[in-house]
Amino acid sequence: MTNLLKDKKLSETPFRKEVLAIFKNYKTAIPMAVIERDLKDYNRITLYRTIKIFLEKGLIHEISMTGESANYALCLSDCSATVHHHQHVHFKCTQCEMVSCVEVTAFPSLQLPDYKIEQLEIQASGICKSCLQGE
Amino acid sequence: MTNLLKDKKLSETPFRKEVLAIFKNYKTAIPMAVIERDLKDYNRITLYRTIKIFLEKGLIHEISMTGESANYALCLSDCSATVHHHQHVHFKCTQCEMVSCVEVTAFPSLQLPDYKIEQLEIQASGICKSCLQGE
DNA sequence: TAATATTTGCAACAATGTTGCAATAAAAAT
DNA sequence: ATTTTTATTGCAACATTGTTGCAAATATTA
Ligand SMILES: [Mn+2]
Ligand SMILES: [Mn+2]
Ligand SMILES: [Zn+2]
Ligand SMILES: [Zn+2]
Repeated sequence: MTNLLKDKKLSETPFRKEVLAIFKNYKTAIPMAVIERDLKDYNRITLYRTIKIFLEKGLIHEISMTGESANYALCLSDCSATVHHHQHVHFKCTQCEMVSCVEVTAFPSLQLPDYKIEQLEIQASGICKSCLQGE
Repeated sequence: MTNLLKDKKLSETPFRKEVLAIFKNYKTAIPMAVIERDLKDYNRITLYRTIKIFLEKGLIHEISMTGESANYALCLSDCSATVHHHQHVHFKCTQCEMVSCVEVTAFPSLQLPDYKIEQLEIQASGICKSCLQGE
């Protein structure tokens, strides 16, 4: 298990460690509200700053889906604020509302005449694994 | 030219007509800030309510791209708040910052084991037509 | 034109996000 | 292990964004 904070040259503070631990607790992406709720010692301003710096360092990435408030998830590959090396799809379950990062073997590609595409983001919605299993 | 407001059973008020005219002026998607700036007679609250009801009636759709504030664009097909029949990609130019709806002949498809996909949204970023033409 | 239904804009509020700054804590240097 | 230096935290205060009740104004229907 690597030390994500040290790797990204961030000071190891109790607050940051706690936020990181919360991310690791979830297999899904989470919104601010969940972090807020899970933090033992919550401070609104510090949380904003923590999220911001985690984004800048490419420790987490933001997931914005139409009509939703932003969700956040750990980056699994080695990312920076601007360049993310993910090859995964963001999935929103319309039943349980969960947002998750789903790895795909063949990531779709797309060509547009007149446009030079540098990055593709794919957001799917539908029914997730556990909701399908009648849970 | 059809009457979008009457079609959607919305009262034809000067405010709504003006907002609609602004949308028609642009070939791209636009954020609230642009509408705000272009309106001769701007009222924050009424604008929020107008956008909300246009969304509900499927007159416009919202485009949320990672890190951006929401953009809005007219629906060209016949849409409702929940069901949009677009088969287009959302493109954000990293140079001129424009967000636009781009029609594609072959819309990519995707299968995920364990997930039932009901809708796919694709957001591309890169360099747009006019920026490519060295403008 | 009158009656009814809807929209508008004000006021007041709620939620979300930002900044300066002094106290505090972490990292680096001795 | 202390000290020095650097970075983070949390408060207060503010800025931006979005919402709601309600009376006046406007649009639609009769
Ligand atoms: Mn992801
Ligand atoms: Mn579109
Ligand atoms: Zn689900
Ligand atoms: Zn461009």
